[in-house]
Amino acid sequence: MTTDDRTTKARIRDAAIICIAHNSVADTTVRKVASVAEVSPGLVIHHYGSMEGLRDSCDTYIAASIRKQKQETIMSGANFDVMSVIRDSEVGSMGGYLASVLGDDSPAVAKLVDDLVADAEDYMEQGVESGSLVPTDNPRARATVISLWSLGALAMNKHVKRLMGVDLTNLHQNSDAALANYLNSVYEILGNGILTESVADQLRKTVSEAVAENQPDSQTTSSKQEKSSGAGGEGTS
Amino acid sequence: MTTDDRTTKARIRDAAIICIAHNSVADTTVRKVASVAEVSPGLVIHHYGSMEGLRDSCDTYIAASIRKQKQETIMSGANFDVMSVIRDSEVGSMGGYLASVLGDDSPAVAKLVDDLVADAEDYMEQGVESGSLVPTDNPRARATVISLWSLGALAMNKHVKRLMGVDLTNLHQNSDAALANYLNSVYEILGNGILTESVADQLRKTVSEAVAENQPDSQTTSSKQEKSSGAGGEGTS
DNA sequence: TCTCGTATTGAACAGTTGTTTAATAAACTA
DNA sequence: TAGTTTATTAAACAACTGTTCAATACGAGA
Repeated sequence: MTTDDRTTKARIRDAAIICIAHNSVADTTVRKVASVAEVSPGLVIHHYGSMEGLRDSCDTYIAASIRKQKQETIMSGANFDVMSVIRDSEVGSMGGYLASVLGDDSPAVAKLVDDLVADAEDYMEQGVESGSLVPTDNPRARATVISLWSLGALAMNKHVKRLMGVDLTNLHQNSDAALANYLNSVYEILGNGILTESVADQLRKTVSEAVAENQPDSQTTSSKQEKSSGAGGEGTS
Repeated sequence: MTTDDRTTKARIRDAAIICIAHNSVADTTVRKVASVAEVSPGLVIHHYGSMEGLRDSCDTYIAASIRKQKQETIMSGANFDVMSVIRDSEVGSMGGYLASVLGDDSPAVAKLVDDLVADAEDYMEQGVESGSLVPTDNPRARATVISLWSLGALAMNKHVKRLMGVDLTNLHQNSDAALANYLNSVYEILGNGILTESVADQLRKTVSEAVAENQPDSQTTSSKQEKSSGAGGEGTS
């Protein structure tokens, strides 16, 4: 057993990250963290002031770890995906932590997600330039949707695991067959889409018309509380 | 105000659903539910046995409500999406409830998700037959991935709202501009994909090779490799 | 060596959790 | 009508929560 050169304070934070990753934020208590870190509950508070302080430190540490990793690694245009961050992270429970934490809206997590999306937009722009990705009229919106789907799948990891046999928080130790099954579908969708051309055109036309209908003059952008006429209209009946 | 003809027991369940949808599972306590339902904490337990029993009843009720809605509504092939269920639900906080609950893995929620995915596969098959969707070698996997992305976005609703100004739990009350911005990207991705053809082919080839590489001499398992020709592929497993 | 600040602990505290109990009110049953 | 469930409440309960406190051990600097 190698000597643990981490400070006690760092060990407590790591214990908290493991607790949150393996269980959930809700039942990560002072005493459980203390037990994993093999210290007394009081010491946890002594070092981090409060449970909220500990949680903040975890978020900050995870965000810093991702930032550091992105700086050290050369990210190609094909690695626009959040999963590449998780796969190569030196923090073992990075994926599980993110999965547990994406549900609630702590400011630190919000900023982390914002940064990931912003980075994805950059990477995807590189991808367009290098010919990996097709161009788009709205790069930001596309990068945001793709990132949200990616992170959303991570937040749904329990269901992904049950339905497809793939553990997104631990990409290394999946069965090859299951992972191939999953990735093939992802690449198929991201490669060709799923809608036929005519239907896709029609859907987008419907959206544009709904906007033009409810906003005949170009005034303010926030016109809430309108009766939804064609909102969300995927229906072709 | 119309007289409330619901039974007290039903009112308590609805109060719990509202609590979970507006806050979270973790801080939906007996006393908060009792307060919303305007009853005493003890009565909540009297009717549902325990907090877990109440939660089970909520899950069951939501699942039944979705099932009922699907039976009553004619679902077209284009409505493979989960969002159509939420948009038209008579349970107001359906979307918020699902968003709050998708993170943890209660058996009832797992079954609900499984059902939604299975239905999506059916609807998408109809979509292929009607010419709305392009065919696929692996309908089950494609339906699963699409459904998980859809539900995942719902689970990420706080981030969706912050980043794109769209509230997926309340599709009716979004600004038209924001919703159009969101839907246009979704339809663009689902219509054309984002990867160029060469890259998509290469990625899928990489996946196939990785499978073949790690399982070179296993005759029995290598038969699970994806093959575009065979009928149905592994969709029946 | 003594001192002083930090690290660490175990016990205690106040607050909240889900649940139980005894009592009362209401509603059905005969 | 009387009797027996059921509905409902207020209060109490034990188990847990985060946090505080006093006491002790420890390590660096004089």
